[in-house]
Amino acid sequence: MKPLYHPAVEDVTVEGILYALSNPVRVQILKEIMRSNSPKSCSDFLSLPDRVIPKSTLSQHFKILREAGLIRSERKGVSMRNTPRCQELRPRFGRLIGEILAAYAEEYSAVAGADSPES
Amino acid sequence: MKPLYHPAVEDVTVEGILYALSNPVRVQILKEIMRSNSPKSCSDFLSLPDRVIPKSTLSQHFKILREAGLIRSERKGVSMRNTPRCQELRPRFGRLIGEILAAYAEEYSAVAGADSPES
DNA sequence: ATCGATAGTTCATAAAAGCGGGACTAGCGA
DNA sequence: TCGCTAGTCCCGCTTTTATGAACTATCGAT
Repeated sequence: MKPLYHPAVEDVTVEGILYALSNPVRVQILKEIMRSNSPKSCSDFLSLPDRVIPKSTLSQHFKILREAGLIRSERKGVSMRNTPRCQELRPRFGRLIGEILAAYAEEYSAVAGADSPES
Repeated sequence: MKPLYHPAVEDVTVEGILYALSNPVRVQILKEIMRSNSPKSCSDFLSLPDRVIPKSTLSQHFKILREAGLIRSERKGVSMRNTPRCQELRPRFGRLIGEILAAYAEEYSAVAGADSPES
């Protein structure tokens, strides 16, 4: 089976990160993967708080996050284990990713419980 | 003549900013506009350090930066005066924009004098 | 005023990217 | 082996992007 491509940290680009995170669905996915203590599978996101996403579209979103260097995906049995790579990227990009996610959190806070049910 | 659209600060979105800055040409434009003490016209960028950009393409890039809220464009006689809006955005987005530009600066530093003829 | 030059926008078209349904592949458990 | 589940791939459709060409607006000179 075709191996999944993961760029080396030094091949990750700012451009790629910004592009990947310029889509709110991908941001929700990344945030959830980061928040969760255990790896998330793709199908955990078939329905987000606000919408349903077709499998093929979701697969594409994961590919973009993966190839931007933001997540690592490992096949595990029938499904996939997705984990964040933010830790790895920090030495190279510093606060960049954190600032982006924080900015989204701000923006969404008044809109919907997009990802903070905080109940 | 059609007036130029500039979003109010509260209508600026993280998504729009990230998207606008996920293109290296637009990043170079913004950085130069920020560095310069006087407003820059669009045609100042017809040829960047590394490539030549058609007028129509450039016009589109400016529109995207403008509508993302990153720059302000005022018609001044025959040309345009473009100035950054980062100052205005800081209360809302904090370090976001600065971090993005800093990350690009890092990345480019080994590649080319992308935008620092600083002569 | 009119002409000509310059700065940008708009239009048309072709290339590329995105979305999503459906078929396909891989691993797991009867 | 069959059936189920998780993802990927392929294809058609729509949207976006890039760019040359035509158009609009303003300035300066005559």
